Amino acid sequence: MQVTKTLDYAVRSLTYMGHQPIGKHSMKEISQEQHIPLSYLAKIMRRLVKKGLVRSSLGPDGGYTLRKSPNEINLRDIYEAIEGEIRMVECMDKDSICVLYDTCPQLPVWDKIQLSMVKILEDTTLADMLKERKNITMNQVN
Amino acid sequence: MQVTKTLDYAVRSLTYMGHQPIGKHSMKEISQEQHIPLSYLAKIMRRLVKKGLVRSSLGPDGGYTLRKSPNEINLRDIYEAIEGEIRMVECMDKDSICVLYDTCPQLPVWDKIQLSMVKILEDTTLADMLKERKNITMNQVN
DNA sequence: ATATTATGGAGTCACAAAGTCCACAATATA
DNA sequence: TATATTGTGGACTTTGTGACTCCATAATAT
Repeated sequence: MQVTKTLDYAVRSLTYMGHQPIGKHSMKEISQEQHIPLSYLAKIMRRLVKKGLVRSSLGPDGGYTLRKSPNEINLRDIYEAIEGEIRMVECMDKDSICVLYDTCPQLPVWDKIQLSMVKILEDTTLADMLKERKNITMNQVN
Repeated sequence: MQVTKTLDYAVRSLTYMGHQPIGKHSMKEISQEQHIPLSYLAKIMRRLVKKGLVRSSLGPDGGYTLRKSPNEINLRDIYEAIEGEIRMVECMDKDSICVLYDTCPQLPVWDKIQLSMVKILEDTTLADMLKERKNITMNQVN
């Protein structure tokens, strides 16, 4: 029931890129700025490319660019790109079989929690998170 | 971000006991009825005893009894007895240190999700879950 | 006295998260 | 066109922990 480091890395990378949504950002740059192991970051970025969240280009001056603007990328997209489909319990999987499924008293609870979680993730965009950061910075200044 | 089998076992055991809240239930009985490995259940019950959710008695005709009535035991109690304090991300731990903490843009999101999760867990009691089951059973009868 | 129950702790196993490494492909530019 | 720079793809290692077992011990009902 915890956010994995991998997801954290992905969110941090994308948030970082969100500061210059048009610009291109190399793995090296992201790795250094966000303190993420380069070779591990490589793996994560591949998923983000494959899922269509970022575009990549090779060669010198290559790197990554956001495919959509920060207010069009929500946390659910990122979550699912990294972790796959969201589900609180195994038995919510389509392929799973549980004899107790039909009368399971806990299922409604986990389902409720999952729904509220998905909603919050969906309602939160990269832009929101960038705003969040600015607010805090402003508070510090004042 | 998933419910562990251990937590599932704990909830199932307690729900089972909730059917006869006054009665005594041996590990063997619970294990057989709920299809939980006996030796593993032993470990789980120890935590529930230690955290004060159930009372245990030794010897023949020994077993476990709920310490409170089903409507006084909520899922948060059970969750925390098994998994410890609820926290979505490592850095929410008191002892953790993260340089980014003060300006971290994702923290508010995870915090929000965690709060809504805790609320739902707190609002859901064993009694609620027992009711849930009855409803479904009634639906099946009709 | 004996059988039955829970307790406490040590130990095993499997799997997945986290991270590394390397050979390869694309491409800008000198 | 040679070279340096960048991402790609896959294999591999490490580490931690969830899930589970086993056993010796303590309490207690009959």
